[in-house]
Amino acid sequence: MRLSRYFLPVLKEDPKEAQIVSHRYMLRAGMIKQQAAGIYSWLPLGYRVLKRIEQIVHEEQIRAGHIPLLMPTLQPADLWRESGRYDDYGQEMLRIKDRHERDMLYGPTNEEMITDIFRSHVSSYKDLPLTLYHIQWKFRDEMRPRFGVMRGREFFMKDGYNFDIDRDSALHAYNRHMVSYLRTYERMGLTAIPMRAASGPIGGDNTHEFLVLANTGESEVFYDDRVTALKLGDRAVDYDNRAEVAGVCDEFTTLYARTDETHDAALFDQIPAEHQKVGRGIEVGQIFYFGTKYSEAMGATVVTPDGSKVPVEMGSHGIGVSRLLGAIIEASHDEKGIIWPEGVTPFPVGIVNLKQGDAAADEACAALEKALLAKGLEPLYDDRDERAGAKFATMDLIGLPWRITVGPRGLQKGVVELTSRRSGESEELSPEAAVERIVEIYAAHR
RNA sequence: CGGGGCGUAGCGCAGCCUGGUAGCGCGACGGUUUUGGGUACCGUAGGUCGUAGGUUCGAAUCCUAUCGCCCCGACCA
Repeated sequence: MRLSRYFLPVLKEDPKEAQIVSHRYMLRAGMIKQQAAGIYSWLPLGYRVLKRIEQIVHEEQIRAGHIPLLMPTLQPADLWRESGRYDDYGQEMLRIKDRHERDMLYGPTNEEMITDIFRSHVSSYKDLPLTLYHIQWKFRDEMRPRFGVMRGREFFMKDGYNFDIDRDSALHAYNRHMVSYLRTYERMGLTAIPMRAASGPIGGDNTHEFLVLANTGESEVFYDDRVTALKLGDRAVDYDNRAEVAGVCDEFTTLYARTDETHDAALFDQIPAEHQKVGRGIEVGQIFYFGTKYSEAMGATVVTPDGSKVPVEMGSHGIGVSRLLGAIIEASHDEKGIIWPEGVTPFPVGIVNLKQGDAAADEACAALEKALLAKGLEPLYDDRDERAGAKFATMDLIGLPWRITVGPRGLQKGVVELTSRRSGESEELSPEAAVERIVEIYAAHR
């Protein structure tokens, strides 16, 4: 992509309404535009990152054996009357009447609808286990939206629902989700710690939240700091192997880690003092096992091998996709701007032409662009007629993890400069070698 | 929803107290200049002062209402 033809409305000054760093940088980098309190347009750069994150979530869900579908944003109220939540949900639910005065709502979540789909088509244990999920816009009419996309009213969320024949099988689904979520966050360059949580309006007693440590987080967290060193890495987990999956969950949930909602001071004090940590965290996901709460209320039953009919065992699991952009920026930035992890960056690399109009520089940049595209890596080429400083400042702000700097001076020596946004370190190498390095770097993030 | 604050040019702000018909910086646009970290200079365009009503000869400024946004709190992916 040529920057001169792209739509990247960067701001030099901080918009006053943005109080936290992720919100400021998303506005300054031209990623989002607020349309109303807690409602945003996603401008091209922000949209690219959103789609990238969505893609990673999809890949990890599918890897775990979960099946994507898509449910609508608007739902009929009747489904929610069946579960009893139409009255329970309160003002947070946006209620709408259509032209025939039918009660509708903009979905804040989809337990009712997925249960309806399930009961319409599944009636036998032979169809289980089954996990369906979708990634769709949600609306919760928060009293006080804030912090940009971290706490919007409209937000993009992955929500999944498992259906199982018995409790053991449902708990395996719970564990499977935990492992798939750990892998999802790691691919985004995040350390998200599973913490025992309170269940809230969804119900159920088995639930964990995933928290990204950041001092701007909304939750106070208490943890043994050794949990932050745990990594799933690239180990191959067999998602069908109950013992193996449960083992990974044990590994990640044995050390103390809780939010203020479930904090137990007596247990916390048993941690060696040097490992006791109190901090703040951003909630980026939550998993629930709630058994038959919805299946009983809505008549979602299956026939067992012995011919009896039982309500299906369920759980639900969510990842805040749009919120993750904010969380990643909170966890990865400096005073100049965003620093995207390779896994989610909107463009893998930026090309800065230091002297636009110089024949050798223009030609070298075009060749680099072409070579990278041929490798399936689309660079953002800053071909504007701007000074070097302005181009560098823009690249630093939008946070591409790698930058290739091309100028007449270097080209005379046959080299370009490859710079890491994170470390700031540069190395001079031939254009061909620079392309190879970028290819190698991203091979690890595919 | 309780408490606090703010709406003046695309963005950041001044002007309001003490009414007299709107200004600064950045940005945009046109030049000249410069060219390895937001260069400098000249010029141009751009505003029903959130909206409605009131007071007044006259309202960005005073009064009333209303809408919107932000921050703190209680609630949430």
